[in-house]
Amino acid sequence: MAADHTVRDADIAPVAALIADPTRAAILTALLGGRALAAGELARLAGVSAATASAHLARLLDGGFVTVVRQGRHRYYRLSGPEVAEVLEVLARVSARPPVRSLRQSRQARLLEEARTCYDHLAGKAGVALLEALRGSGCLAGEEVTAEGERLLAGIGVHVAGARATRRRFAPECLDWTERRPHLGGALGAAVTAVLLERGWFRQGAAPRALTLTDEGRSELAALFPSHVTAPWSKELTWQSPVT
Amino acid sequence: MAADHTVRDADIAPVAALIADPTRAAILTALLGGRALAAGELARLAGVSAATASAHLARLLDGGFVTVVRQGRHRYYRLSGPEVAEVLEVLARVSARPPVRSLRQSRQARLLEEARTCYDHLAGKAGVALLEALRGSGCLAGEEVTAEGERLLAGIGVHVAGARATRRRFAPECLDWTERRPHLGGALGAAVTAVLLERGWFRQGAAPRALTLTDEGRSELAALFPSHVTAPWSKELTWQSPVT
DNA sequence: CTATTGCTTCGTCCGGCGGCGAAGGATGGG
DNA sequence: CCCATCCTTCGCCGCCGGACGAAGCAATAG
Repeated sequence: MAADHTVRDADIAPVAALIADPTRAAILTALLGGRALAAGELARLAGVSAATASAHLARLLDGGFVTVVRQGRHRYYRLSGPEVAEVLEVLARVSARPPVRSLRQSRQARLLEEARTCYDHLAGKAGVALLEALRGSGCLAGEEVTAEGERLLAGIGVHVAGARATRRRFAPECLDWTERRPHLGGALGAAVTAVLLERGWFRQGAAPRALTLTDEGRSELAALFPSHVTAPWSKELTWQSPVT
Repeated sequence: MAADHTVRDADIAPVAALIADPTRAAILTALLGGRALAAGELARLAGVSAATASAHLARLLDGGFVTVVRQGRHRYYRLSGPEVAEVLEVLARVSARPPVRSLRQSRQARLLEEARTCYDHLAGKAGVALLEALRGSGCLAGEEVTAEGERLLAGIGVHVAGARATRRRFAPECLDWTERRPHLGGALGAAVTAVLLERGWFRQGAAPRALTLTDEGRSELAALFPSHVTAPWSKELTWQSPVT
């Protein structure tokens, strides 16, 4: 998930290396159930000697992937936190990637490409188009809202000052997964998106996180950004959702 | 994010191994910008010879991490899709894990532990408690809603038949990140959560995805599940959000 | 105290992976 | 047609890291 911040140049290689070993991967997936397991049990599950398992557990411990609790002669290991579980789950999802997607899956994927939420702000083609429209119409310069933009956003009910007052970063660009181009994130992105949903310009779609542009939203947005002809709401393209 | 399905026993090790090499990691992060880059450029960026880079790119290609486009003498590589970018971003996030969290971060983390959305259904302590309450009061048996449950859910406005009619899995358990115990996912989980929000029993919280239990929600839920004393809405505990 | 069990540490072996230079296609310019 | 450029394939070397058995600690049982 592309968060508001750009991806830091963290060394992902050593972290990935912790998971890259089949034995450690087996240990980690065994722990993914959430329960704490004894070292011996993990050795058995992974199919290695106690010595080998111990070495692996030491590395996982050092890497912060697991924590250990001593209880009598036993040492119970468990995943150190939900972030670790998340990494494993995301990894498992791409590992299990089916060679060819089912019709339904590709349909949902296309739905998500059109418009979806990224945490709490608009993403997908629509999200990217929105940011471009805001920039193109002079509403947004850098990370700041212009006087022009202040007027336009107030007109549809966005409380810009309120968004600026939060501690959250105001209007960062957020790299879009599917478009690989930025959309509007941060406090402003969330505020704008909230308005888009309140006014019924977008509706919750069929798939989780999917949004669909309503007819009303299409015409209102087209009126709001008349010069932005490449957006999903443009009339020039007699745009139709490509999802059939 | 823990999705509706349980994590398949996919071989995550070989996938992780693709990222585990520093040179490949450098190549991948360079491609994370979304642009397609030529093999030579990637070699330069990663600081290795063309031969070495070529070998790595071949492996990434074989693993489905990147795709290649030939254009004249050049071969442009790019990430094969958003899933790959997601893996890298999640990995980067745990790699950059600060040893000690800032006050604000830990506060937000605790907020998220209480109640949050997982895609479109309730998660966190509240989500786990909800599932336990449903099971404990005989509303849910296995993956099916009992007659009892049908009555209770209809009473608060959940359209159970509607949820059952979708193609989405009906009422799967979804392993909770923070609690490491299941909460209610699937179509039913989404339907119930929608009602909880509509009725104002939960409100959108400060952090993205965070939810807070309202006073009204607390009393209504306590009335709905009188026997479930360990839940966040239980009066017996004079429960207060531990977030100060 | 001694025996047993559970886990870690130590010493050692070996396979595999990453690195490079040189040679071998492929493409485009002149 | 020849050369320059870009990339891949080949062959070789060095070394890291994962495997095990044996020995060393810790803790409980009797």
